[in-house]
Amino acid sequence: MTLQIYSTLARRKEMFKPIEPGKIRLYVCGNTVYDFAHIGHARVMVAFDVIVRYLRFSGWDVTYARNITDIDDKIINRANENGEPFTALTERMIDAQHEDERALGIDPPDIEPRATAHIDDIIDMIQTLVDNHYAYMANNGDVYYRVKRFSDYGKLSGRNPDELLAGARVEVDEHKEDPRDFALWKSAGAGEPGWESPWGWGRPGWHIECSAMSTCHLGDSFDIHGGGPDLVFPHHENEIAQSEAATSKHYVNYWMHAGAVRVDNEKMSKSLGNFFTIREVLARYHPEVVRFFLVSSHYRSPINYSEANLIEARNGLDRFYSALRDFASVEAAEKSELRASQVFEQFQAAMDDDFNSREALAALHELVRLLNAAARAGEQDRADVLAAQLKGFGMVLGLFRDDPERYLKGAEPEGDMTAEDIEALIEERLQARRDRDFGRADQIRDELAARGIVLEDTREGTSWRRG
RNA sequence: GGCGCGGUAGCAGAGUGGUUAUGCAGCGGACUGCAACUCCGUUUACGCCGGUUCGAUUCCGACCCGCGCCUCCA
Repeated sequence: MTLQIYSTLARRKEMFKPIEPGKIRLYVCGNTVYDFAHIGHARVMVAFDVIVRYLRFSGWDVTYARNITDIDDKIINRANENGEPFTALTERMIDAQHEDERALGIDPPDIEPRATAHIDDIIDMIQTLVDNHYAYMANNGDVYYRVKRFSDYGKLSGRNPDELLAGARVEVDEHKEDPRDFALWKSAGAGEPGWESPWGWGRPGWHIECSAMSTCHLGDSFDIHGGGPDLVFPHHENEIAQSEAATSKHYVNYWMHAGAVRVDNEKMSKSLGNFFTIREVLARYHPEVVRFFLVSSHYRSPINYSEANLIEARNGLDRFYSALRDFASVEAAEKSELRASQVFEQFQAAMDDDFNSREALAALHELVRLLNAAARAGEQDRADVLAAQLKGFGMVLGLFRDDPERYLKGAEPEGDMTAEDIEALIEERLQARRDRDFGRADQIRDELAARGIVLEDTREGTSWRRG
């Protein structure tokens, strides 16, 4: 087994070596819950869902932690705008996120720590940093990290600390010793959300919570840390600085970052306002189409969210479900059976190569071809085996979980027609064909086609799906 | 200005120092009452210029173009 992982820190693929044999401890930066999760969040969550599924499939004992940031300035501002306690907002958004995850077939992480449940751990870590002179309290009551003191600062994002100032984009703050310093603890007014600390009433900065929660749950050193592409700097750079200064240990061995999601070839961002929430997308496309769209690219490649690309993803997924249509009752194959599959090695090699799901999908297309050929040739036993394999591999990617018939027929009703209407027309067409009245038969087929219903004639009869 | 990523056939998107990616679309054939589905076959590539090499899309260098981060953002 030669798992290769691209690490942002090394800037190349590396052979994966666990800290503890057979075990992988993974931490992924989750969402700040002040709004509904968007398609960029979906990408990160799906990417790591696939990664964790595959690692477990490969026999690793994985501990997967993904945090929830449930206290920060954006949350407080939004809650104030809404005129509600911030906890009401976060609880609602956390529920919504979980709902989105379930729809997309994302398994929950093993641990889902919340910042507000770890305030003591955060304070402890800040105190350690203060004691070590890696942090200081400014006269405005905030506690800042002393970037200058951490000589490795910049190693993840490839930045020279001295040059960070050159861009003049760093927020200048008279309270900081150095403009590069960042907040570990923010003082708060009496009426604001906060906690008691050695530095007074306040709340944690953004970066420190991940250092505290990851080391608290996974240890001072762990194997993999992941997140979205825009977290490399400053968030993850700061996490390294905080964690390694606090523990004096090497923090993380492999840093994994997903690629960006673009919308119609423009960067999707909060500031541009061109982002789509997961629930907006799910209102238009079957959840698994969205998942298939994401899995169809390598997790590190930039992807472009567009109508055309989603339709293409749907067509691609349709092919799989069409092939599985007559095998709804076949159980997914276990790993031991999958080893016998003629595409096993291609699938495994693809996924071992930095989780190349697109290449893995090519292997599954080959399986579909074999399955269709076997079904066509009437080789029922062989077809059953191939269908079971297809479902088994699909489970590793989190695909093909829906009932094929339900997937292909889509949500009812199709336009103003119910399934019964459609089936009545199909029956009428069959009778017309038996009567050799092909004019009437074709007329019915055209009528249904105009409503997006595609008919497929087989020896056993006629089935339909939305086109 | 600093750091980094990428340019593959009509589209999407993998990969490789010499041998078919894959899917969709196109074309030809089988199947069909005709189609659809499916199967078989098949046409379109590797930004530009040099270099290394027996041979480069694949390695090296320059160039052009696009993109990202450097600021809250997954």
